[in-house]
Amino acid sequence: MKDKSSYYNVIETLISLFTVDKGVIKIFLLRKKLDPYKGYWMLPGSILREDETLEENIKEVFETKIGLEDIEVKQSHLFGDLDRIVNNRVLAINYIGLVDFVTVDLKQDIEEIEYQWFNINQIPKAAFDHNNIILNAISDLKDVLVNSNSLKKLFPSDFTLREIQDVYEQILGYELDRRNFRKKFISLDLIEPTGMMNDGYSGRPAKLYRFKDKIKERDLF
Amino acid sequence: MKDKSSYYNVIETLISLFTVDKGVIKIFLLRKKLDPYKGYWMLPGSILREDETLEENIKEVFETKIGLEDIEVKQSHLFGDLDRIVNNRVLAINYIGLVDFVTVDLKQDIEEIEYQWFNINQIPKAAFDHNNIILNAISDLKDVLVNSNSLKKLFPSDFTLREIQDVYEQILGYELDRRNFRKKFISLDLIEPTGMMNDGYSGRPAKLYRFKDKIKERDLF
DNA sequence: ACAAAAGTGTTAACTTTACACCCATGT
DNA sequence: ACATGGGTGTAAAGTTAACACTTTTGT
Repeated sequence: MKDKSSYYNVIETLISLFTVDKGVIKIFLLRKKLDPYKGYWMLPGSILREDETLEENIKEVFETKIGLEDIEVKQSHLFGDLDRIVNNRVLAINYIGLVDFVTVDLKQDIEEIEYQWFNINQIPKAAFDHNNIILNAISDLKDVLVNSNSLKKLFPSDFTLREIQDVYEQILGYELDRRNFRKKFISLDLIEPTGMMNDGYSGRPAKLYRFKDKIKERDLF
Repeated sequence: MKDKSSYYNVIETLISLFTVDKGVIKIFLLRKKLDPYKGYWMLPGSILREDETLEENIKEVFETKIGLEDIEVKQSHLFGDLDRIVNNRVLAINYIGLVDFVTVDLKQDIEEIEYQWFNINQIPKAAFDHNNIILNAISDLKDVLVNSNSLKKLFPSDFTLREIQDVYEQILGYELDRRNFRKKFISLDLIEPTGMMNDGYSGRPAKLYRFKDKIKERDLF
């Protein structure tokens, strides 16, 4: 047992925010403006003050660094390596959030911040241990997305069945038979046609669907 | 934004260690010897020093406060309420561990500590917010125990099929048909008979089984 | 008319459920 | 011989998997 060590630690929150844009799962990253790692990409987050709860901190990060409000998050993993931030012991608690791309388009307008949505298969070199944390979040994402209510957050309305199938193929890592997928998904009684069509793309236009108001929570796959 | 607040926080680790004794899932708790909450039960744990990793801290807790070694743990939830410890902001990171009851019987001999294994349906009044944390751990336990490798940690050898069924009935919250359960479990090809029988109980003695050496990771239920 | 993607139905294989009687042991 | 809990098989229902052609639209 060492004697002079302190029991005070610095904790930062990090947010792994995902969306789906035309069937592709993407994560929100910020461009780091200062050294160290200037120019690298990173997860949004902030240092936890001793007088605020985790939830309060997360809310503030969403408002000031992401430009969104009222996004529900799920706690993921606590990272505590001694050397994850050079010369400082900073623990990081990562949260996973989901937001639909329409909401993103409408609300997100933090002018002074350089951000980008990255395809989860094309994550750039990130600051600190954020590449590792991102991979961990993507892995946890799979457990989140099999749930019908999570899916509804990503696709509240006006999606095609193909887009949902694309998401499942990404998180499962293999292809699904279109006929079987549709039969199964429609039989869950979670969605209804909006009556609109997805025009403007090549090929036959697809029906657009929305999630029903009250859906029963359920795991697919 | 408040100004005078500090960015230094105290973090404690907590361990929710589970075992199964004759088909009953139990959790390991310590009796608190000092005020506040003197005499109440609590989860083992310790304050994290700034110069140790989470894993190092957990290892030490196992050795000094539980009397076991080399138990693999899985990180569960970080609790960050401001008032969870009176007058102090202490965050708690909870870990879930599994240990088979035979190992417990052999190794656990920390004389000076008053501990007890509690049936998870009969948790006593616990110190601080530990009742809440215990309930959270029990809920996370379900996700752990559906996995074949976790089950193997609880039952390395000399268990009856009925004991496994009991565990599943507890985590699922409903009864299973004995015939169907056996057929399914045996068909997984995870276990083999030891050749011994579970004598000394009323009724016909049950066959004893052990998990095979190399089993494929798989989720049941 | 061709390219592109949407939409659709049937059958076989597999998995899950429901269900009742006999067996081995101790008292 | 009775009480206790272990061990077993079969059929029906439900789910999943495999598989190919037609439709709608834009060019």
